Amino acid sequence: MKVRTRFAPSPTGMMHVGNLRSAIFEYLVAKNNNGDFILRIEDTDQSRKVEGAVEFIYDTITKCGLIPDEGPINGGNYGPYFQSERLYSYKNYAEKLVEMGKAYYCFCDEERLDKLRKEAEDRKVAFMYDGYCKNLTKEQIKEKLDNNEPYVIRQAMPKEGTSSYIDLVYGEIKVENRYLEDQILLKSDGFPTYNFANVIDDHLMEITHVIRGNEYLSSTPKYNLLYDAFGWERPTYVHLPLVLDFDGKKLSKRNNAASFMDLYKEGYLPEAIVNYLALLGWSSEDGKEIFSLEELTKNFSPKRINKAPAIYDVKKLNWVNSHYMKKLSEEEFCNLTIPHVRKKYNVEGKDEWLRELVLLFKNSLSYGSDILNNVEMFFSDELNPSEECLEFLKQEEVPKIINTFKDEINNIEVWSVESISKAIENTKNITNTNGKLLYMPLRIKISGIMHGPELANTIHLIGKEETLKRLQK
RNA sequence: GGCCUGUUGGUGAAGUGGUUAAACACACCGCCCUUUCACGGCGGCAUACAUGGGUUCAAAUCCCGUACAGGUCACCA
Repeated sequence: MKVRTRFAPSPTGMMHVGNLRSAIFEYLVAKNNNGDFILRIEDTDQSRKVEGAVEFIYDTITKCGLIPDEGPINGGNYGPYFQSERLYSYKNYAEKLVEMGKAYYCFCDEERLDKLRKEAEDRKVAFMYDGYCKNLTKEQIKEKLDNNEPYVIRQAMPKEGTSSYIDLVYGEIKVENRYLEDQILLKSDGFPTYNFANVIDDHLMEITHVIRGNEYLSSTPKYNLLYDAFGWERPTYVHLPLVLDFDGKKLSKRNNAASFMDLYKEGYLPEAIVNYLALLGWSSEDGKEIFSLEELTKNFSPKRINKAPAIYDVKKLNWVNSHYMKKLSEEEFCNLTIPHVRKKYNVEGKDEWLRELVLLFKNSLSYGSDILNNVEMFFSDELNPSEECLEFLKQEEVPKIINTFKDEINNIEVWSVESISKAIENTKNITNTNGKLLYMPLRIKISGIMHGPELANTIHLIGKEETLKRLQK
């Protein structure tokens, strides 16, 4: 049987890295087995629907290389891929379940349920529907139905025994049936609940591996009971450990730093994000950490997924991303960084200069907008040298070095990196200094920092006039 | 609160009863390279197997308890 996995987000807007990671693992399991990766939109809650969210989701996973074999945008043989367009089938299946005695009509209204909930709260126990309507007679049901009384359909859970299943990551999970609630399958508006639609769709779409966050670990037996009732084969389950933020809290959509699009806009590379995310909860056998999507596909195995939750650490992301940044062509690098500079500074008509500027940092940036953390000295002469810098300038040779260099700069006729290098060389010979003692004072006076880009290039970009001005100060 | 799951250094992790008196990577620090800086190379750091009991000749690895953390208990998905 062909392996098929699906990414089934609800169209509510943002997509944080936790969602993305699920999609990555789903994609990897499918492709590792030469299978298909499907995108399905879970939009049964019409009130939460967000305009444009589907395009947004598609755009995100596509940027990451997770091209769905089937989905709402590109179609497929198992459509429609919007749950809201599959309504006809859910109701039929729910009614079939009622006929089989595995589900029942429930007419309880909000008032009664609230009362039960309150009682449960007072007794400090978990609220569970009491199965009141399960005992309705056929006549009572017919009468209520004929009266058009609103109803839901609930799953009839067994009250005794234990349900268990094998999860590829967590092993055997056992839950006693008495803890399973008679959950609602079909809502009174005729829409299915997520839990129900999920099972029906996964079956109809012939999904073989259900890969999702481990928040479903304990409710999976309910899903299995549904598969069993219909006589369908259960899928293989792969529950993923959660991704937490640095405080150990669950990633939320509020956490902007953890949103894929925000990272993308900051100039992180999709392939680097994918690479990093794959490493969150999974490791390769040989300890390798840099993987293209193809290599990941080849090496991936759900058996090597970790059980413990992983913390999303932007520092490691930065490292992975910088790795990919170094492999960029000059053209790509410029495209990634220059827009950030343009956005912050007025650099109208200085295209060549800009190019030279950003390329100075070709091998030292973590992400695109990281360029802004490095170029301030080229736009402002308000340098704030650190204590360490000022200390360095106190050495007795410093005034002479600076004055000599100032003269050398003054004498330059053709302003180029070469002529500036020559000026440094001359200063070295005249003052009889070299190394740090020669470079640092110049660097500090001109850029205000001790760790920066190549000095001659820096001076070239800053310009003769400005350089002299800074040396004067 | 019930149920489910987890707990190896700051972070990601290797490890599934015995050359692991615990790899590797990020971060951090130092050295080398670079006449400077960065890149790169090398090295170091780190009270790391939550805790208490067992089982065993032998436990991070198996079992039980405890603690802590997360998840879940909707006509949300």
